[in-house]
Amino acid sequence: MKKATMRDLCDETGLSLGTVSKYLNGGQLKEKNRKKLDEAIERLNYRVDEYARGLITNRTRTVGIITTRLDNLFYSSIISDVETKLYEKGYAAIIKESGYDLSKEIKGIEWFLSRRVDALIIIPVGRKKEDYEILNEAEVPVLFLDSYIEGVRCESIVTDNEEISRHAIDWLISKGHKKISIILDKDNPYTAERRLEGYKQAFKENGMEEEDYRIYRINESIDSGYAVAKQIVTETDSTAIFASNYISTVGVVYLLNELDIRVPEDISVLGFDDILITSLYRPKLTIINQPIEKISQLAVDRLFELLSEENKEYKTHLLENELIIGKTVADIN
Amino acid sequence: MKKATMRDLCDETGLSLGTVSKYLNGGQLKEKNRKKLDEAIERLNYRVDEYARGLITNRTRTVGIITTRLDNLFYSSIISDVETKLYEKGYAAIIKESGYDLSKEIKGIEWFLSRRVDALIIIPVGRKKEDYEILNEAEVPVLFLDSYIEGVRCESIVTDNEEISRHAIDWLISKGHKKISIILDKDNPYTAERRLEGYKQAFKENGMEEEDYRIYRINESIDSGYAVAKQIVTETDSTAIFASNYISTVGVVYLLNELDIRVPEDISVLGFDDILITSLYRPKLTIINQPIEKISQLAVDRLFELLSEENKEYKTHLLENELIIGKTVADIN
DNA sequence: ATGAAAGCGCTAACAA
DNA sequence: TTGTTAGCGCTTTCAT
Repeated sequence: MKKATMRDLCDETGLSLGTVSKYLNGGQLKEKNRKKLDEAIERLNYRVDEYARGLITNRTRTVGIITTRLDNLFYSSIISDVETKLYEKGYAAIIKESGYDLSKEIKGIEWFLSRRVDALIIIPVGRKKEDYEILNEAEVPVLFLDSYIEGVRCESIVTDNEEISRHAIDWLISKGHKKISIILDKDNPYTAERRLEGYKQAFKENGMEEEDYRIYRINESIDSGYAVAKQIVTETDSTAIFASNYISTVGVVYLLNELDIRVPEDISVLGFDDILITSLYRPKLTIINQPIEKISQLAVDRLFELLSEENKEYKTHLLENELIIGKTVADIN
Repeated sequence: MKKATMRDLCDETGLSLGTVSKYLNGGQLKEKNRKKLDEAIERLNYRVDEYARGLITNRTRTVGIITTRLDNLFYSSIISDVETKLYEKGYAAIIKESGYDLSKEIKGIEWFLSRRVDALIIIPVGRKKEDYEILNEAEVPVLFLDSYIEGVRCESIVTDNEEISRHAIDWLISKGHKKISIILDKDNPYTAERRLEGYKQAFKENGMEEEDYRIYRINESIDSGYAVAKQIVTETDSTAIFASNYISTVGVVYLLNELDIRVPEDISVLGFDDILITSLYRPKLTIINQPIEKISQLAVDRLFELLSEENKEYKTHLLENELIIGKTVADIN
């Protein structure tokens, strides 16, 4: 059976389009007509066509979200939070994946813009402002999470990656570590570079040299983190590994288990973004945590502010991170 | 600046609506006009309004997906797979969460149906056919993953939960275990009951009684799994725990770590759905795995078949699971 | 409280 | 190749 339209309702009830429309949008009807209409709606299984409605009203109460991959639990936790909060405010979230692929991400943005979302939340994989020229044409507010790119027309919420990284490495050094390998994620250029910057700064502050840097880069896959960790453990004399994001932390832990490496006796380990990891792995990992709840709350709050402002003024927010001391770093002084 | 429409393009170029539309949909133009049009599109930042287009074409090349929560890695892995496969075929996936809340799930279905998705993939949380009466009105193909509900008008892809559960418990019993606690998830009624059925059957086949059942039910949260596991470990003399889904498995492992319980010396453990768990936890968990890749491939294949069939005939598919023997079950014979 | 008519931005005949 | 026209299903004046 074909989908029923408002016109079918009119035919059934003898009412006019205008009347039916008004009722559907909360208007009043004479009791008799109301009953007839309700009945017709029920019988014909009528459902408003949001495409037709959206064409006129121009508001969809919908926000588009682009994440990297659903199985990145760090991002999924944030998105899930954001989705719940939006839902409570009567907004529908639509989630799409980029798969760490910039062109797919851009297509996703276009897809959303063609479909009149009211706002856009993106966990971007691009690295320069040219990647996001499309956003200059967007009439809706755009929010970047976990990345800031100079010159892109959008709000950004990031954490102080550089400072926490500097702090953590400084602390590692104070425990006697000088041979510290850092694993960076190529697919997250912004955070990776900030974290590397902190690493370098801690080295500098402690009188260490550039020759002391031990920098490894992976792409966003657990296997890739695993492989690099293996290389570090088996082929170098590093006393500590700093896995500087969620995926690489999982990869490193995976390797530690596989090779039965004693932590922190054989090597010290510092991770990033504890989603489930310290619940599942022993000894308890020393790890840096980003404030997921704060990020998602701020994202939603700012989104609604931007939605209501006439001339939007985009800001960048910097949230603080936390170093959680576990049992995976040895004092080798 | 207001969004440009096709009419604006006409004004700019002197061409007519029909011509512009045809070009936008792959038609040919005289070189001169093509250039003018391309230029106008660029200058005005024109983008097709899919709402207006969809109103006419009635096809959106979009499939709506409703999962439970993004942070359920088992489901997220499947969805992520499905999304990638759909994307490769030129279809856009829209993902929404139910949060294990039936009414939110139904609202999600309505949302999708009002927006003309071409098909629907759902990981349902309902338990009876009355919950899904709305699907009787759906003109688009619907696919349930990980759940089968008698009488609901949809395709279903499930795995043989009962058989693998029976097999695993039978194996546990053969290792000398008689005091086996099973943790079931209330929020996943279908799989929980099938798995419980397998548990009971194994008991029966081994001459054990109903009094021997040790059944615990949780809701879909890691904390809930943790709490029940604690109860089993500290208040009962169970020799084995069967965590019968992903979330409860994580909860159990979490507890084992927290209380420093030796596995399998203190208690034997059997889990379900290994996503990351055996990578992060030691000793290697004995665990039942469902064929994620096969599920997502079958889902996409059937979806396109249903999309092309005139009179859809819904089927139910039963895939096989696998028991992966790790080191968390002791032989106590 | 209800109806008539215009039009949102686009596609799809059909004509030229 | 290009233009004209009707209409997708709805909302929104403006009348009645």
